Amino acid sequence: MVLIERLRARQWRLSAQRRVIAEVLSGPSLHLTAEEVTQRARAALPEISVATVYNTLNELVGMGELREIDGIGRLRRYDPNTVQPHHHLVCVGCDRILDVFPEEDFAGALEPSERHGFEVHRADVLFSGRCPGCREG
Amino acid sequence: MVLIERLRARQWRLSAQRRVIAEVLSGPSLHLTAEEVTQRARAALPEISVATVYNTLNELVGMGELREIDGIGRLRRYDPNTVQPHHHLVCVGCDRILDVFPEEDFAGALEPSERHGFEVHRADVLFSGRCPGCREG
DNA sequence: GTCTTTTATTAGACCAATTCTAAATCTTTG
DNA sequence: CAAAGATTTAGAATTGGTCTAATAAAAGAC
Repeated sequence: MVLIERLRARQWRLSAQRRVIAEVLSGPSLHLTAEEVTQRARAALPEISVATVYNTLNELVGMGELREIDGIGRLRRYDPNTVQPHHHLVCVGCDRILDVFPEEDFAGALEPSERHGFEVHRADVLFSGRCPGCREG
Repeated sequence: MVLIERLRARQWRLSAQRRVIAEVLSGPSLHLTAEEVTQRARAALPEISVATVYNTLNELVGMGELREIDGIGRLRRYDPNTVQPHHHLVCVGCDRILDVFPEEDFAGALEPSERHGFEVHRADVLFSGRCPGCREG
């Protein structure tokens, strides 16, 4: 289920602004910045303000319907795939971002001796390398 | 070898300011923000300016003597352990950050079918959970 | 040593991303 | 419809970080 469907299922109040933002973020593999969300939302609703975009993004994050991704470039990105656990693979050449769905549970892969008594909940992995296109040049 | 020793070994020009910053960052497991580096540096050299701190941090990063860590909280952190590859384990309760040195090479652990033709160079892993202290409360 | 050149430091202006504020506008409910 | 509540808004404010242009310090040449 894609973001906008999940929001409808939850019966979240969908104003025109929220709907447009949710539609922009409805897709299987998106990693947009707030700026990019604003631009795309404005294509459908030119009057929408950045404050609304930030308000909405933060609400969705709080609801668990959007995941904040830091550490890819310097801008925060928003990932609407909160359904399937996954990591990210970034090309150092062109900054393309792909989702990866590893078999292995990396959180569990941390040896007990390295856990320092923590109860380890999750592991977020950022893979980086060169994509096929950037390997040639 | 700790940061300041490596800089001496490289014969990097050590002004009073650079020395103080390098000393602040000399330790086995540090993950300071620019702000924290400035505060600690000012304990030894109160006149030091934030511009110098940022200049120096960026130079050290460029030299490969300091690693930028994004994605832990919202502030960039600087990690002087560029010698041993490692990942980070963060407590969601108290934000404590620990280094972990896993046996496994996570970059290699990404299945070929999930590589999308990339040449995968590295994997940065951020483990999160609750530390022994925060598990009780 | 002094002159010259290079390098480092600085205050403060600047910038970009994000949050805050307080007013205005919708929605819902009685 | 009126009142209460939620949402949106422009623009101000804040924050983390960079840039600029001037000053200071160090290194090299003689």
